[in-house]
Amino acid sequence: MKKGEKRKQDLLKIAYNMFLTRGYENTSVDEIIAEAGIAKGTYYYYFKSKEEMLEEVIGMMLESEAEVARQIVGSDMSIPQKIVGIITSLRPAEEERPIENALMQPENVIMHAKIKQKLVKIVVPILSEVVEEGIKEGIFQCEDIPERVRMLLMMSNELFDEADFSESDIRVFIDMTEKLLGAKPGTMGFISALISRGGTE
Amino acid sequence: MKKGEKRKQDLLKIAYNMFLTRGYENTSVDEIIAEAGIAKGTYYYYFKSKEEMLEEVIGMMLESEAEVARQIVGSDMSIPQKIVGIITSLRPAEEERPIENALMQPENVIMHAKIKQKLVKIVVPILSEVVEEGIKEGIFQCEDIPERVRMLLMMSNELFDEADFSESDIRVFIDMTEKLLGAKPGTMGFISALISRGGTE
DNA sequence: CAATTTTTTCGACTGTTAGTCGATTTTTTA
DNA sequence: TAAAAAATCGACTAACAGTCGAAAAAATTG
Repeated sequence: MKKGEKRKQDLLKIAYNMFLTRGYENTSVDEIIAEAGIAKGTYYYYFKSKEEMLEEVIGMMLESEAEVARQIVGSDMSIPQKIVGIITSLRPAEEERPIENALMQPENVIMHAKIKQKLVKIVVPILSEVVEEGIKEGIFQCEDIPERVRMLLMMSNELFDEADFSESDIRVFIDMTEKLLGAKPGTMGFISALISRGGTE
Repeated sequence: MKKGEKRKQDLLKIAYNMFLTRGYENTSVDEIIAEAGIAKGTYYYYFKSKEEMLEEVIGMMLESEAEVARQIVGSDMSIPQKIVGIITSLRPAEEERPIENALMQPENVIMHAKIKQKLVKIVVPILSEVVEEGIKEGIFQCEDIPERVRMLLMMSNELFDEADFSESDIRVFIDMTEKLLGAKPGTMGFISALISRGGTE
């Protein structure tokens, strides 16, 4: 019981690294078990297919991201800061930059699409809560909150997906965020300083 | 010269249908050549890989969509109508509904992602042209046009990807389109009647 | 027309892959 | 200590994308 769970976690970690560095499609089960030093049968004792393993790897990744988002919600930041914080937390941090690069490579379309899909599902409710809070405080003014939050996430995804987003991309994003949520112009202006690292340099 | 091109087109059509009905991943080269009644070698005489074939299939699909978009630009519609026309033309028509359904199935993530990517690249310049026109006419007022158009496309993609988009989705989309382009409220309101077919019923 | 060159077609073959399965070992439970 | 359950093993299968040299068909040329 204990030992089994440990093994599974080890396998997930190994797969996580290999999927990112070489792509899901380009990583074979044989390579994973070679790296782990186990037999084929053992692998399939823990995962019913390679694709199921991918789902679990992604689940593992998103769990930690959701955790960060929830911490931000519970913090004492201002509402706009919370929103920006959550959105930027979805972007891999400095030390995880290889992950970001890996996900943008064409051999990772599948992972990329799956992550995006699940991420939106997880983050929309959390972010909606914050927007709700902002409406109560009078900072925002809008209806159809979840729909708007989803659009917001779509835009930020699109922004971050581009390896080289420009000043004007950020400008448009800030503008749209304010208008999307019905905030006063300038409310979100402070974003630009935070995000620009990593864009076109 | 002639015969070869014909064969290639036939193969592309066969693949197009099979990719859509069964998914790219679930369609084997063996099945394609069986359907076409040719040998392996012949297939690889025309396509250097299965993936290259996918690219060509997608190219074929998008060519016709781009053609429609350009026709709309050259028509005598009003600017807002042109924009709506182009965006809705990206959505498969009634008789092509199977295509849309096929693309939404999980076994088609790769195709879906690739189509989206290329579609945006093709449509952004066309749509930007129309927006530019609208600015000259005083209907819109904004800068960073290509960036805004890209965001607009991201949103409409997201809208149409959902099998069951709701009234509120459309409401938000219209609102955002107007604000994105700096149009007067109501300018795009007429969209809702056009799009709602196919949404939640 | 006949010779030759180019284009097109063929299908057996290879190497890699995900996944299966019954046997065997290790661990837990009673 | 014996029986049951959990974990491991690796040889095997079936499906797959892609290769290759040879042969047929079509086009070119003298």
